[in-house]
This record gives sequence, structure tokens and C-alpha cells, in this order.
Amino acid sequence: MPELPEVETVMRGLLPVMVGNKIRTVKLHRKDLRIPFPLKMQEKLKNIEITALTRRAKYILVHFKDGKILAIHLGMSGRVLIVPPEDKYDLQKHDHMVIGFHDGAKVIYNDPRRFGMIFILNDDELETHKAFAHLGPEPLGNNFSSSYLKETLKNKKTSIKQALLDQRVVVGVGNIYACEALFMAGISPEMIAGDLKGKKAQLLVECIRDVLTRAIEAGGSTLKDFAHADGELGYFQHSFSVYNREKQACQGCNCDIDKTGGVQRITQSGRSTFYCPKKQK
DNA sequence: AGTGTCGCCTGAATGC
DNA sequence: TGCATTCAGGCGACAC
Repeated sequence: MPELPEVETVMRGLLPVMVGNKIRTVKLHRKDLRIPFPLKMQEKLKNIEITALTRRAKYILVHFKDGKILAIHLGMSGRVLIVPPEDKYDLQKHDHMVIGFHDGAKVIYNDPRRFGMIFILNDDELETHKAFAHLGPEPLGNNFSSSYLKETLKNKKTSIKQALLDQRVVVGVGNIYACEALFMAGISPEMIAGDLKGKKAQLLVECIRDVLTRAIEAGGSTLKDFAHADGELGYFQHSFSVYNREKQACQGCNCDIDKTGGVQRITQSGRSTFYCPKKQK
């Protein structure tokens, strides 16, 4: 499931195809994903130079020369496939949007579960648009610090795991990397968020950064239905320390699995949390 | 306001 | 074997 590193990877994969290019056609094969596709999408976007691609939280932002921005969120199961100019392509199930470019390349958005979102906004709305107005800082940016995190979590009674998933606190961290970062920091996922203090806060910030940075370097993870932007399915093999490793040894584990039971799985607010009770207290 | 729960959605995995 | 159920989770809507 695409979290920050996967979205960053897809965005980087799209860069060479899209920047400097112009859209020729936008073909939609249904009227909506999670929300309706933008009205008259092709008319709005065609023949305008794409000047840049950026990422904010888990959104890919396609910047057009006239100030419009196409925002793409992959949801749970969204994939992006690039079809090179000369290649033939047969439409696949769940290919909901096909963008054709002037040079003949195609970018295909495929999303079985349709939790994704695609919408258009203007570049002066980036701070105020409903989707972005309440987003917290980028975890890899300068505004995400231990003092910020402590101040933000102060008096919060929810668990630290839940707090990390709250995009008002910090963006881009999903279920997988929340589990991984807490494991790395040796913090129990059930700890009350407001109790995060001192060196633990600094450590957690560093671990979130580290986990995300290493995942970006690995090119994102390939969990189930995620594909690299260049279409090489399963290209990345990313291994996790605790995520999806119930009853197995955590990374660097030296305890007796038969006695400890290995990685534990609990449910917090309906979401699976994986952790090592021995290392995360 | 802060916190928790639900629903959206399909396909893989599991249960009977 | 085959059908039904459960689970996966980002995020907005909603309830309390």
C-alpha cells in the first residue's frame, strides 16, 4: 500500500515521462474513483506544458504551465503504469484513466479498490484546498522536529501509533512505516501519545526519517498490489522488521521465539499493529 | 475539539 | 470443490 516512499517512487518514475510533455488525450473508463473525476478533464489539461512533478503527503502533484495542478492519490491499491511511445497496450481490468501524451507515451492509472482520488486545483490553492489545508509537516522536511512532535502530541490521549497515522500530526506515514518506526525506536505502539518526552521523541523523529529514507532508497516497497511506476511489477523486494511478521522473529531478534511467541499483532482502531513486546515497552 | 467508528471497494486468503 | 466470510487500509463522514 502506497505510503510516502512508494508515492515518492512513483512520482520519480513519472518525472522523465511527464515533465516537458503535453497531454493529448485523457480517457476515462468510469465516472469516479473515491470521488468523481474532474469535469471536462481533457479540455482542462490538454496541450499545456507540464512544468514539474512534486509530492505533498501522499499526493502526486502534476504542475501545468498555466498554474493548474493535477493531484493524484493512489489510495490503497492505485498503480501507475507507463507505456512507452512505440508500445501497444491492451486495456486491463481496473484501468480507469489513460493519459495519452504528444510524444505517444501513455500513463495509465489502475486501481482495483478505487480508494484513490484524482482532482484538479490551482497552484494558489495548495495551502487552502480542503485536501491540503490540515496536513502536518513533511516527515523529511525541516519542520518535523522533536520539539514540534512533543508540542503537537502534548495532552493527546490517543496511542502513539494512532497519532503517527494522523496526517495532521505528520504526513506520509501509514500503517507499515508507523509500525516499523516504532519498532526501531523501541516505543510501544500503545504508549499514550502525550507521554512522549525527551530523548524518546528525538529518537522517534530520527527513526521515522530513517525508515522512510531507506524505503525511498529501496525504491518503495512492494506490498501486494503496488507496482513501480515503470511497470516492472515486483521489482522491489522490501523486507520489514515487524510488519506482517506475526509470530516470526523481529529483525535482529535474539530471543527464544518458542517462548516469546515472536512478533505480536494487535488491533488499534481497527488497524493491525505489529510489534515486539520485548523491545517496545 | 478531540477521539473513535464506519463505509467505501475488490481480491486474496481462509472457513465450512 | 465451491460458496460464503473475513481481511487488507487511506481517508472522509459522522457520532459522541
